[in-house]
Amino acid sequence: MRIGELAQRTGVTTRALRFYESQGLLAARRAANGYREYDEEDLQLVKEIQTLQTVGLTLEETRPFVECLRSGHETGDSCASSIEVYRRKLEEADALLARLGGIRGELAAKLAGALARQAPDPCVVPASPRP
Amino acid sequence: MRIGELAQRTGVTTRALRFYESQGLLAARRAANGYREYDEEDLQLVKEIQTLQTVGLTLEETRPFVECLRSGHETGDSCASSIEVYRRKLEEADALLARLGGIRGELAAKLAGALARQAPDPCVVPASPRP
DNA sequence: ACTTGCCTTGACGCGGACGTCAACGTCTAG
DNA sequence: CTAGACGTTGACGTCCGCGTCAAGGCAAGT
Repeated sequence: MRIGELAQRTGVTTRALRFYESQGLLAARRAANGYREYDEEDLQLVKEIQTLQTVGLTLEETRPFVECLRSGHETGDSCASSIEVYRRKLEEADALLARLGGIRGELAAKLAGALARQAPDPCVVPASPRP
Repeated sequence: MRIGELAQRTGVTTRALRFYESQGLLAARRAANGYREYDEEDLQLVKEIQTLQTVGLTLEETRPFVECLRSGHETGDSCASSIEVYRRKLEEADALLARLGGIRGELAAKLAGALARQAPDPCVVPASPRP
């Protein structure tokens, strides 16, 4: 298939596919007219890249998976280097979650503080003197 | 004080301070020789920007706080627009936390799956036939 | 006079993952 | 024959928050 079809079948833009190629993640053979020609294996490759991206891997980090697939393995994560990336990303995710949790707390505290200053002590309102 | 001192006292680089000015977040008066001159108010302003950045606000999002301080309020979050930013960022943080939590789960699952395929069923190993 | 250290503006660089445009070749249908 | 859809390469733009020069002006000490 050509680049347009691959784009349509994966939901990745043609621009992205060419970019992947420029990064050495995707290799297309060329037709006589210079058009890129892809096969089903490439389709799987792009899909692999896609799913890995959705779980937060950068393009660079998908490289071990791509190479693993290229070297004949059934899944991209059959290789030690891929598994290592999983581990790293898991750690990163945990670190990020921790940081973000802290930030969320600080943010909530700041909001609460600001609201408290805006309408001071709205829960224990002293009775206003009646005339 | 001049830009170098302000930088030293806040930990923000001079380059950053000039950048803030270019973005309209910081306004310095000029000495006769063209040097920027800052006062204590500016110091507070920069500190406000700093703390807001650590809780994830972009420079653009600190603008309401800065303007709030400039308009004479004691704290940057005394104004409705600032509080609105707090709310938005809190929502964003929650959304991000949810997404990231999901991603973490998927990553963990992928890792577990890959390990399982690598050493299939290491917990319930069928007894290998002994000769 | 000279060095040192501060200050000025302006312009370009970075990372990540492409989008967008230019300027053109190719294939297919009517 | 021509229009339109699709393909090609290359270069530059985007967002964000500055970093890093470049090429000087200004002030103070020796």
